[in-house]
Formats: sequence, C-alpha cells, structure tokens
Amino acid sequence: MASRGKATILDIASKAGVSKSTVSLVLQGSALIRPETASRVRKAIEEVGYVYNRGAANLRKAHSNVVGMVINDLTNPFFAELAVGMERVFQSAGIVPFIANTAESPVRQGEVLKSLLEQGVAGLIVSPAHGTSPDAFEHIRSAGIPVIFTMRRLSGSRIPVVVPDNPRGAFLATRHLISKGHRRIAFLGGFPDMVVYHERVGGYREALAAHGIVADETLVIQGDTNRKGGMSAIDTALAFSPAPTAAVCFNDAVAFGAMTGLRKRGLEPGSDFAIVGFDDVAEAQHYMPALTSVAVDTAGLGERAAHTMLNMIRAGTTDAESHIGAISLIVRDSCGPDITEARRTA
Amino acid sequence: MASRGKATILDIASKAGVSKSTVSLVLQGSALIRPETASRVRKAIEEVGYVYNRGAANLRKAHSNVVGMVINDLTNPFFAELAVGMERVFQSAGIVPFIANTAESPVRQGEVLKSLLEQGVAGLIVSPAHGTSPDAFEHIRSAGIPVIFTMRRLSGSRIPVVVPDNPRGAFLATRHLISKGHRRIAFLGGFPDMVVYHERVGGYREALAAHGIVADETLVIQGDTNRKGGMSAIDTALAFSPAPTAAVCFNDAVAFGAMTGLRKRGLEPGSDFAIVGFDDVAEAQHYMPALTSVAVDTAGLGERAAHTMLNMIRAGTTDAESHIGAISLIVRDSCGPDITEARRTA
DNA sequence: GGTTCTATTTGGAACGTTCTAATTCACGGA
DNA sequence: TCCGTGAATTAGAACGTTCCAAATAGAACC
Repeated sequence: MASRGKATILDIASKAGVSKSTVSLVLQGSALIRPETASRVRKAIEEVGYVYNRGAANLRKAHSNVVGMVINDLTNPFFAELAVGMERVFQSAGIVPFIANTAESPVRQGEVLKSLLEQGVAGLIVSPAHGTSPDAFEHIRSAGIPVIFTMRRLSGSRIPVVVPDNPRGAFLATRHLISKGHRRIAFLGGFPDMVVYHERVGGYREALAAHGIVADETLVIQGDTNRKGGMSAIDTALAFSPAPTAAVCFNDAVAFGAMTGLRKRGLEPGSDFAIVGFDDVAEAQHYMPALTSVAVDTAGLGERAAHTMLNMIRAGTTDAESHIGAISLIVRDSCGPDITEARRTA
Repeated sequence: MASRGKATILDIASKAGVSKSTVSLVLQGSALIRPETASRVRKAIEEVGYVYNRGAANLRKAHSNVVGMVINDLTNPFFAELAVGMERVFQSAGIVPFIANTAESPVRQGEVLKSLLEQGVAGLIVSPAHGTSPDAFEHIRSAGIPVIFTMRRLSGSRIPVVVPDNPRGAFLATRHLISKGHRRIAFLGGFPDMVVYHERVGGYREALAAHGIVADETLVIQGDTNRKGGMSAIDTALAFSPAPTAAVCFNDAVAFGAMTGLRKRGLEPGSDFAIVGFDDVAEAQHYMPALTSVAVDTAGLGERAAHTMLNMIRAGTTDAESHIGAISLIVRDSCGPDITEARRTA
C-alpha cells in the first residue's frame, strides 16, 4: 500500500496528539518531555513506519553525522581492513562512514569528493589517489571541513596524517635481509612522486649504509604498487648482473607479484631468492611460502584515524596531531635460511 | 579565512545581480536562461567557492542521487571487484554509490540501512548479511525504495536478484573432478540457511547423480565461507575413511584455506588432492598452484545490478527481472592430472 | 485568591533549495 | 497607440526539520 508521500514528523504528531516540536524532542531523546508522552510518540513512530529525514535536519543543525572515507584502491584488501578498523570507532559515536573508491584516479576522486561535500559530510578521511594535487584538499580544509590523510601523504600539505613509520619499517626489513647474509638487495615497486616511496626507499638506503653496503641505484626499481608491478619489477631486477639475491617490496601486493615472477623463472621464493613485503595483509601468512612482511597494525591505524577525526569534529577544528604508527617485522618463510658465503658471491 | 557560514545560492545571486531562481536554473543547466547571464552566474559561483547543498535540494526534489551498496564482507576482494563494476555504471549516470560494510552482522546491517534510508537514498543494492530476516527488506521495498539483492538471495523474498548461476557452476566444477577420475568428492563450506548454499550443493549433488555416484552426505561439510572455514573443513574431510580425494569449495576463500590446510598435513594441492573454487577472484590465477575455479564475471554482474537499479529508479518501480549470470569453469592447476584407478580406490 | 515556581508543551521562524505562476521587457503588427 | 507574443527573469510558497521564546498547567506559597 505505502502512501506515496512518506510520513513526516507532522503526521506522527497528529497521530500522537502532540505538536511537531514534541516529536522532534522525542526523536532527539530529550529529557524535557514526559516519559509517558514520549512512549506514546514512539508508538506512533513505530506504527507509521516513519523514517527520519536527515537532510531536512541538517538544514538547521550545525553538522551531519556522516564522514566520508575516500580510498584509492578498494580491491587492495589492505584498505578494506583499514576501513573496518575505522567503522568500529565511528559506529559507537553514532556517526556513519560512507566509503567511496577512487580507483587511483584523481578525476574520479574529484567527483567523489564533490558528492561527499554536497552531501554535507562532517569530515573526510582520505588516502589520496596517485597524482593528486595538494590544492584540492587545502581548499576543503580551509572551508572548515576536517580532513585527515591516511597511509599516504601529499608533499607540502599541512593536513594531518595517520601513517605507519615507513622509514623504520623499510629499515627493519632491509636489515633483516642483510643479517641473513644478503648483500645485493633490490627495492621493488612504487614511484618517486609518492611521499611514501621516498620514506620507504629512504629506510632501505639507510639500512644499507648502516652496514657499510654501497647502494646500487640500479637495484631500486620503480613500478606499479600491485601484483603486476611486482612481476615486472622482479624481471627487471633479475636481468642485472650480478643479480640481486633478495628484495624489499613496496607492499605485499608487489611481493606476491614478485614471488609469482620468480616461480615463472623456476626460482623458489625463500630458498632461491628472499622477499620481504610491507603491510602484512591477512593473506601474507597464508601464502606459500608465508610472506615475511612489515606489519603496520592496519586496524589500529584505522581506529586512530577515526578517533582523531572524531576529536576534530567535536572541537570544530581542522588541525590535529599527525600520528606515526609503530611497525614491526613479522618473520615468516619468504626469506629462507641464511645464505652461505658461496651463494652470496655467486 | 573562510567565513563560518557557507555560501548559499542567495549569496551568489546577489553577487551576480540576479535572483536566486536564476541561480538555481543555472545550477540545473536549464536552457531557459541567457548564456551570457549563465556565465556571469557561473563566475560568481567559482569566486565564492560555493558548494551545492544536496540535502536542501532533496527536500523539494523527488529523489536523491545516491544509492547505497550494502556489502556483507568488504575484506573479501570479490565484493570489492563487484563494487568497482557497479561504480563504473553509476558514475556515468550521475549517481553516486556509497558503500557500507556490514561485516556479516545483521545488527550492523540494520544500522547501516537506517542511516542510508535517513540519508534519502534512491535505491539499495544489497548482499545481505548471514542471518538476515527477509522482512527487513520487504519493508523498505514496500516503502517504494528499489532494492536489489546481489550474490545472495533471501528465501521467500520477492526482491529482484542478480546472481551467478550457482547450480550450474557447482555442477561444472563437480563434473570436472569426476572426469579426472575422482569418486569421493567433498563439498566444503557454507551453511544451509543461505540460499546460495543449497544452490551450490544442489549442483554438486546433481553432477554426482548424473554420473551414478552415490552421494555420501558426510562429505558435505559446513563451515564459514572464509579461509579459516576452509582450513577446518578440510581437516574434517580428511578425518573420514576412506578419505575424499577432491573437493568442491563454496568459494575461493574456502579453497585457499583448504589448500593451506592440505599443506599443513604434508599434502600438495593439485597432485595429492584436487580442489575447485568458486568466484574466480583475481588471486586465483596467481596462487600456487593456480586455482581451478568457477568464474562468475564479477564486474559484469556488478554492472548488470547497477543497470537494473538505474532502470528501477527511472521507472519509479520496485520490480525488476532477476538476472542469473552465466558462469564458466576456469581450469588451472589445482586439480592436477587425472588420477589412476589405483589411487582412486586407495 | 493571587503570585511565583517548575515541569511540559507548543508556535513559528529559520535552513537552502526547487518549481509554479507570475512579471517584465522588447518587438512587430494592426 | 495598443496588443499579443515570446524570451528571460523573478517572487514566493513549499519541503521536513530544529530551536528559541513563549504559553500552559498545576503545585506550592503567602
């Protein structure tokens, strides 16, 4: 049946024999109205199947209850895990996160952002698409809407950031390979126009330097930060002579790709070539061989970002402390045993 | 600087020296207003950094431009792929999909749905959480909001559905194993309160019957539809005597779990035990061994669902044809070579 | 009975759009 | 001069909420 026009606060007011103001108060759980009246109103609400019109409310209220999560690649399970961590926090604060995917396209990102803004979001948590210009966000921020970057940052931007300790992570990963006896170690994936890339490559170089190994710049191989990028990067790496015996990968996706690439050439990851990943996605521990990776506490970062956002919203500010999350190296099987002196120089 | 109150249509009207009606018309790209005036207005819009208030507009307009995608498990890359397919279609129609995750919890799903409805969505594409009661959605539908189920259906519901041909997929998968010489074939994962489960188990049974194999009901092993579920299901399966030599898995996640479980017991998937998955997620072809799986054309299903939704919105109806997507078996390495008579009866 | 409280309830003006029904203006024809 | 026409613009009433200020009803006090 469902009458075409949806029920409004007015309908339920007349049904309950009170004024619209009273209904509004009940909806907001105000202590002002008499419990008895309140329950009568609630009953009426139930009966007509009323649904609250948040758009109308936001017209009067200062801010909405939705924050946007703008994510550059939803098919990377890493971001899904991040989203899940955030949702937990937001849920209990009564605010609803809407997730939008930009598929790594700045254009798409612009559209998505526009929509979210039109919808009147209270804040934005963003992992910016590759190639984003920083202005876009400064603009939003200076309009008074809190923005947090997560996992990626834009150079020169003053927007608060929640990221893992990338340099340290890459340092630990590299040091691990060195301690296993490797000397020719490649770095696979990523592009120099991402800040994260410099952070991770920086940690890698630092570790090499700290152990007196001269970095061979040809072993730093750029590429897409997904499986495919990993497969082609490992091909490039193995073409050098002498070839590297190990690689630190930009992230786990690249690492999985690199491992597949090794197998294609008849090399077994772990025993023939050591691989370390970054992110420690759920899949890492189930892979064959299980992937040694830098764990970034994804869900924790998500929660942290969500909390920070909550505080910004409550305080009505667009400023916040950035957070650099602790990382840890999870050693599994993909680096194999220590290599012998013979192989090292082979 | 950014003055606290955001600019409205009125501000830009006075700035451009026209009425608010004119501005509104310009915003909607009406042909009524003189191009010269239009560009003057657009200039003013640009200058003040005006952002459209869709909430206010929706108060007058019939329906909004957002549809909700409610997904039961965003960490399953399968759903991310599905979402990506939908987004492509919606984007070009000027409508914005907001994604929300229910983490397989009916309670969470209820909350998410409530929010979406309050936000005034034009439609809902839902992969219902495990344990959802059908009433929840009939309710929404009878309020005039188009709902489509995707990937999963609820028994007894009249809501249109976009799903792969599950019985056929399971049939093909099972037949493939039979043709390889297997006779004791398990079915791993899923629960009988999901319609999909019955569809897939049904296809499995049908294939067995078609080849004159008596189904052993103990080999149909229920469990969670994720990696962990797969690991425990394979354990259960191998405890039987005689043990099965092959398994059809509820989905790829279960298949990956099962393969990990096999390795834990020193069995090699492919050569020692044959595995077929369902969904053919991107990872399937990169796994070791590459997973034989039933491809469901994920992106295509997503596009189909989105198109159907678009039509429903435009036609103002809550009815639509259901769509059963064609499937195909992708044969890779996880079923190994044909088994010998000797092993079959071992 | 009149006052002053307190506890509830309510009217009405926003909020930023859209949309219908005017209004205005310039022009050509009678 | 007056009228009709059509193009361009506009006033003003919605839309469904919130929230301030004000109203109402008892109860308590003198």
